[in-house]
Amino acid sequence: MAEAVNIKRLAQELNISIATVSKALNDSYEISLKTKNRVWTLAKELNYTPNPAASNLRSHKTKTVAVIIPCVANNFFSLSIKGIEEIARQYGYHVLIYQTHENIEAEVAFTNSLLNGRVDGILTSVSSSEYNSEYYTNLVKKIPLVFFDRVYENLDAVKVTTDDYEIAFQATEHLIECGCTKIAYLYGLENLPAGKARFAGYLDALKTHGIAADEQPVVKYQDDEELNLQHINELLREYKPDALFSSIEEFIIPAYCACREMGLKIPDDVKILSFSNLSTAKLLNPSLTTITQPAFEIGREAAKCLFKILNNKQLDDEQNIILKSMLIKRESTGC
Amino acid sequence: MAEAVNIKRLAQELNISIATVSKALNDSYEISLKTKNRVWTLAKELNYTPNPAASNLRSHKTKTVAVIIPCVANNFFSLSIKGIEEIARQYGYHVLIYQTHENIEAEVAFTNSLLNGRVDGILTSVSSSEYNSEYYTNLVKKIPLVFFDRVYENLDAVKVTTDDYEIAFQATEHLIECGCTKIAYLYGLENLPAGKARFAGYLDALKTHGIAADEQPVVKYQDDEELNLQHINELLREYKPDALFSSIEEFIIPAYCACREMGLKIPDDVKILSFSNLSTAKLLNPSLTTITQPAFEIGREAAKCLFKILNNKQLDDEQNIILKSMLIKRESTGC
DNA sequence: AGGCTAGGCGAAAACGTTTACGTAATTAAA
DNA sequence: TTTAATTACGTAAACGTTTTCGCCTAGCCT
Repeated sequence: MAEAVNIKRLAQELNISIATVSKALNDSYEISLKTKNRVWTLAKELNYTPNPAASNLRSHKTKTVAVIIPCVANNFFSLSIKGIEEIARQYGYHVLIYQTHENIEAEVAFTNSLLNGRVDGILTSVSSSEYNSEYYTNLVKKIPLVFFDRVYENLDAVKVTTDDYEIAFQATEHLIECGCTKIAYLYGLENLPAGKARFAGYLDALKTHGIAADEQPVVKYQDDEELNLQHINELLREYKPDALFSSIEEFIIPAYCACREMGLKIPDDVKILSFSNLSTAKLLNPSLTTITQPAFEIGREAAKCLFKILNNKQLDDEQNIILKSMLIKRESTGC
Repeated sequence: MAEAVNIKRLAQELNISIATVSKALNDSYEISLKTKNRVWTLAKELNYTPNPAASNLRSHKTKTVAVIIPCVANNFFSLSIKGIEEIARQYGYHVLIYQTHENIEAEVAFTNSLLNGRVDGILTSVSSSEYNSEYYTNLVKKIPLVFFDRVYENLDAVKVTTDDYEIAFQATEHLIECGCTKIAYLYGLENLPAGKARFAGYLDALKTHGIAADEQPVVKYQDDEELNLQHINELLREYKPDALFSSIEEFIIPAYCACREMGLKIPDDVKILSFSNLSTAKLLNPSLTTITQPAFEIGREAAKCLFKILNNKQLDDEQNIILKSMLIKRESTGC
């Protein structure tokens, strides 16, 4: 605060021009090693760091990326961020976080606020409330963008996702093998490819095993804890399913609570299986069979892609990176 | 990207000077309402947003704050961030996130990288690995800083914390009332005021109830899952405590697992109580008695304080804001 | 008429970098 | 020896704002 240490100051003290200082700091080939060393040592001595605003204004590089997600207080996303941050640190980038809370207007507002050069690129996992691909069709032309997990399809952008269809298929088969025939589906992300793929995997598994898919009850996720609990209660009462397949983590608590309220034993009366990154899944009562996405890896991969793009490196052939989820069998499906 | 829309462009189209445009955009009293309206409508029409780098460079305001925390993949911190972000949005600020992973060097490196005008202020919850107050003593003179939860004391900075001592005291009393006399302590954050306060509350509660405090076993947290599990196993085997008081969430899984491995029934053989923001605490097997900090509120309060400082508003008398935690009794302490 | 005030606006400097271009000295090529 | 190329550095413009200062006009008061 007291003594502003900038490039000019360095130049004066070393009796060279500010251009030389700038080039030396950026390790330009134009500058001799001798001069570079003088600059570097003085810079270190004076604790100089370049002013990011000035540098950004001139060079149009911010060394900053934005992460736009529904909510950070969610195991999947907080793990993703952890992965993103790890890579960002390696590349020397800064990370801005924006939470949309599944609100598409907030999502658009945030994104638009980034188009004036505030960031070099964006990592996003889109809101589930709507599927408005027009906006993103235009957006991807304006700024480097990588989607992760919750993506828009058919766009000229990199996407990092998981094998939602396959793992949902596999998980449904697991329930069927455990003897379930009335498998209710707790439906989340229904507007998004991920949600649809999970549901499709579930349906196809049922069909493959000769179970009438269209007769299975479905509860759609609402942004209201009470409502979800109520719907699951009704589901259990009216359809008496022998299994609940939950496509998102948010259904776990209401599902367990509903079973408890109705006096249903898990897994004897009803089996439960859910997509989830809960670290305490194995401690639940009973422990929960989960489909666990590699959230941390997804974040890492997405970030790596973005930084490759920002550094003009060629992306290896494919624009779609698909990682594998894990089906972890525990007591709640008990078999 | 194609047509750069900046203040100059607006000025040209309206046939006024760029100074007038800038002042109009900032709603300066110097400009007539008529001109302001012309500027505002054109700005909206052309989708103009000011270049943050230029604006920052000139005005020394970034409309950005940094949050420095150990790890985002932690229920307490992710909830805090949610709170911070909510307030930041209200004030129109952007939020940078940095994860230290309890590494004091990373913490210092990140913080230093923010002192060149990248952010207007910092919200931090410090690493537990060390207590190096010299650094922060200097830091608070250089940039507006608010500590939350994990703080440095005796500094000229705002701190948002919780009633760690009182709630730990109260929780320990709860265990004693349940008949426990051999209460082992799982010690986390031992270098920080929060960790010390929790331990002190525990010790004082023991003393108050005539239990020899210095005979109670203590397991200190290690950054290694296996090691913690092993230590708790040893603890259970050698000291046969009738209760575990965990001062941090990270002990929950190893504690439950250790009990399971040793064939100990919770709460019959050993009761468990932990500081935690786990949303699934009530679903654990058995459900877990927790001390739950108001993480979301802490984030909100800390952010509010910082923005008040940044806007030169007077902080209400006190530099220390202390929020109340909740003791939520469940089956794991069964009484 | 002359002087004053205030309102509304513009000119230009400044913020701290990066970079295109110029130049002098040295070295290599012819 | 002359010419071309290379090395090492400097000059100055530019990035897009904000802000100080000054100017002009209109209206008001003596």
